[in-house]
Amino acid sequence: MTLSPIAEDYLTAIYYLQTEHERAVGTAEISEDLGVTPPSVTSMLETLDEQGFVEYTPYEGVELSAEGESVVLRLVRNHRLLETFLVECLDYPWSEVHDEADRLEHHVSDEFVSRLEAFLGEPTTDPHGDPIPDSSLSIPTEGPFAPLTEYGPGETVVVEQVPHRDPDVREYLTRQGIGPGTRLSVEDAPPIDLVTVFPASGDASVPLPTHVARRLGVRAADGTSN
Amino acid sequence: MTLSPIAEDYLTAIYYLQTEHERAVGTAEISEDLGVTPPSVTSMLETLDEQGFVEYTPYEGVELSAEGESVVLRLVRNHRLLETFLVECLDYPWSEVHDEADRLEHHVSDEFVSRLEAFLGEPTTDPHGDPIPDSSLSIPTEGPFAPLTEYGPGETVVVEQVPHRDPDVREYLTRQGIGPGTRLSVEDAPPIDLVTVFPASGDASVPLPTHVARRLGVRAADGTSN
DNA sequence: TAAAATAATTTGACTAGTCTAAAATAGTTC
DNA sequence: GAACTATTTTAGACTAGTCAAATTATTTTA
Repeated sequence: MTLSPIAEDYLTAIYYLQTEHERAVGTAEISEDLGVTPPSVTSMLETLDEQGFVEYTPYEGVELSAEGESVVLRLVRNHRLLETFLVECLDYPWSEVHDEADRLEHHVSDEFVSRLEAFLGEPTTDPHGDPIPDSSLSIPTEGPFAPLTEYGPGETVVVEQVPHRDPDVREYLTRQGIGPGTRLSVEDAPPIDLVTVFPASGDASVPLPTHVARRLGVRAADGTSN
Repeated sequence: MTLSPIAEDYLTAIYYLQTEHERAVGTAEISEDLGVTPPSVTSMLETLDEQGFVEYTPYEGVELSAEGESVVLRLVRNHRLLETFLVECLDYPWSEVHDEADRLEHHVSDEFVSRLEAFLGEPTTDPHGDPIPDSSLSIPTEGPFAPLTEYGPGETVVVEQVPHRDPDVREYLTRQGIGPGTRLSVEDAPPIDLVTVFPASGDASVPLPTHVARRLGVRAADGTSN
């Protein structure tokens, strides 16, 4: 069963929505995420269910099957290796990396990706700090880092992983100079879904809503400068 | 006007068929080349004509317009730079290079290709010896080489350019050890559409029909070994 | 518990690209 | 110039993916 890039995009959307909350994924969410109308989603979910990539129950929602998950993990692998190549070899600007990789991930063969992996020196994380699944699609166990929300005022941390699903979030963080390797002091964490941090290399504090801070993977700074 | 990969394949086929002979290209040729039925070709030619990429006259044939040619030259550029990358960086086997590049050429952005070109060091020919169009789509003037058919028995030449449209031809030449850089002595050229050559690195002479020899770009060997 | 609001699905239609089968045209032969 | 053949086009149908409009479930609210 060979899937179109469009079907692959549906599966990827389901994968990420499913990991964001733990519920089954609803039609409207997918519709929103992919910019198509709800009827289109319903109809695609039906065919994807017939083909065995998802389990879809009308009015209930949809979940990935094991096969569906393999498809997505392969795409995630392709995507992250491509991003690594774009940034490290082609010196791509951050803002354009994601779009290019999003297109290409559907069209590269396993052969291509394996060879690219070797060419890049078998990296285990992409430039966002996200882990790259290996050729058997298992994700390397992540390093010892936790969400920024685990830390309180006065603590200093180093960013390891940056969320990259939402283009607006990506752009905001980039503009504030926050990326993998950035040293951050937590300034304040008022109980209003907000955290403010001070980047070591910056000159002003940066406010972050907790839904962003929660996905920023950081480790405690070891005192020495980065 | 944004073209689908499929429409792009039609344009590419027309381009190559048009340069093989000088006539307008017929429906059946395209049908054969692309592995689709003649009615499919007719219908695609109609839409391509409406969009201004070709000039199509029913029952007569089709020719590329200036726009059509730009589209193809862009694809040729993409293809040849991708092939160079696959061979030089990813160490791809010859047999697989063409297919991968054929797929990817439709999906890489101009940005990607320009950066790849810089990364590869602005090459002017691909691994087959074919010239790579620059970013304004002009093809660099080819080096001082001529078809193998210009040479006669006893002469020694070095291969500069190898035809690559027909996979069977490609495979035959590769198996006989003939590629860019190969040193060849012309053994015989009987007037029966045949040339036999002896590769310097090989141990048996190789027969070539003239339709292949004609597209093998070679220059006279300068006496020193290659 | 019934009415209102929200969310999801069905229906029918449209586009791109493909096919088979049938009709039309062009070219060739006698 | 009529007949035959080869090629090409037309006609009609199918699939994938999309949409707008209408309908049906589900959940919330009163």
